[in-house]
Amino acid sequence: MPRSTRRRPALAHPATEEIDLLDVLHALSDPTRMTIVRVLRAEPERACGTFPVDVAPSTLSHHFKVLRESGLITQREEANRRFSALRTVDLERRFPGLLDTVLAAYGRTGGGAEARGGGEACGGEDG
Amino acid sequence: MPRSTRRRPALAHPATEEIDLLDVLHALSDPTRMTIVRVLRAEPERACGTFPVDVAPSTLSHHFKVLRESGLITQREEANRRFSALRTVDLERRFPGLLDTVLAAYGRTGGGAEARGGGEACGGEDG
DNA sequence: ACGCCGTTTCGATGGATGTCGAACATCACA
DNA sequence: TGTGATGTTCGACATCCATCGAAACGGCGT
Repeated sequence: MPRSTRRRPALAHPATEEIDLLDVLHALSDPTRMTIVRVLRAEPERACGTFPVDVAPSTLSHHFKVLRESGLITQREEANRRFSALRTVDLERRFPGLLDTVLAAYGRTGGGAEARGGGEACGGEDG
Repeated sequence: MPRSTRRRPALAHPATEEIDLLDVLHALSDPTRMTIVRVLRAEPERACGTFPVDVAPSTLSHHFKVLRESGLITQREEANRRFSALRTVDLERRFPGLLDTVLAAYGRTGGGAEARGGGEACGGEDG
């Protein structure tokens, strides 16, 4: 156990082999969550409150919980901030090519030539 | 009134360019619908009532409607039967590789049972 | 120590969704 | 024309879900 005496239940994430495809698909079928995943794909990690989404903090927290429990993201605590990161390696091992294909597909739907090819330009309005 | 013409409103399907990724993902996130899609992938087309799912006819009809309106399948009327088929070409053009990747991923999730035409192992996983 | 800030949890709420049974429509067939 | 098979529509219902506001929690800065 780590030295930090956190009261929080240590943010349960599903194991790689327990990630359910239908849960992942469901998590991805929401616009807010899809935006989060897309942003996260272009950055190693990011604090919860800095995403370019337009919902209340409590709603955002709910979405992060759904994403985390579906196995799409991990969340790490640092001070009073919580950083989220895509579980790209786990996802790739569990469902090879899935994340890539879905995100590329959304790139076509959402506007076309953005958030692809390992570039950046994901933040939008973040400072 | 004319009887040779069909009273049915000709089953509206979305155009290829109008297929929404989030709708597709949502449609795919249901076990029953995933089963339907998986079966359909191994056959050119199939009558509605012949799918290895364990739900009431009205429920099945609802799922077909969701699949059709999301752009995943087409439905063709022949006599009093309705045949469904995957829109593989349209899907491939709209979201290259998506269907393939998702279905392959579900093959892993299902516990090793691949989607075949037989459909004996398909039932029982719906809600 | 106190208060601020980021985040989560709780409770509530309106809307979407999966499910069913019953009734209806259409076609094939005798 | 009547019956059976196939599938849809409707109404109802329980559940899930996205959303919000208010309150609580925890660490950091002043």
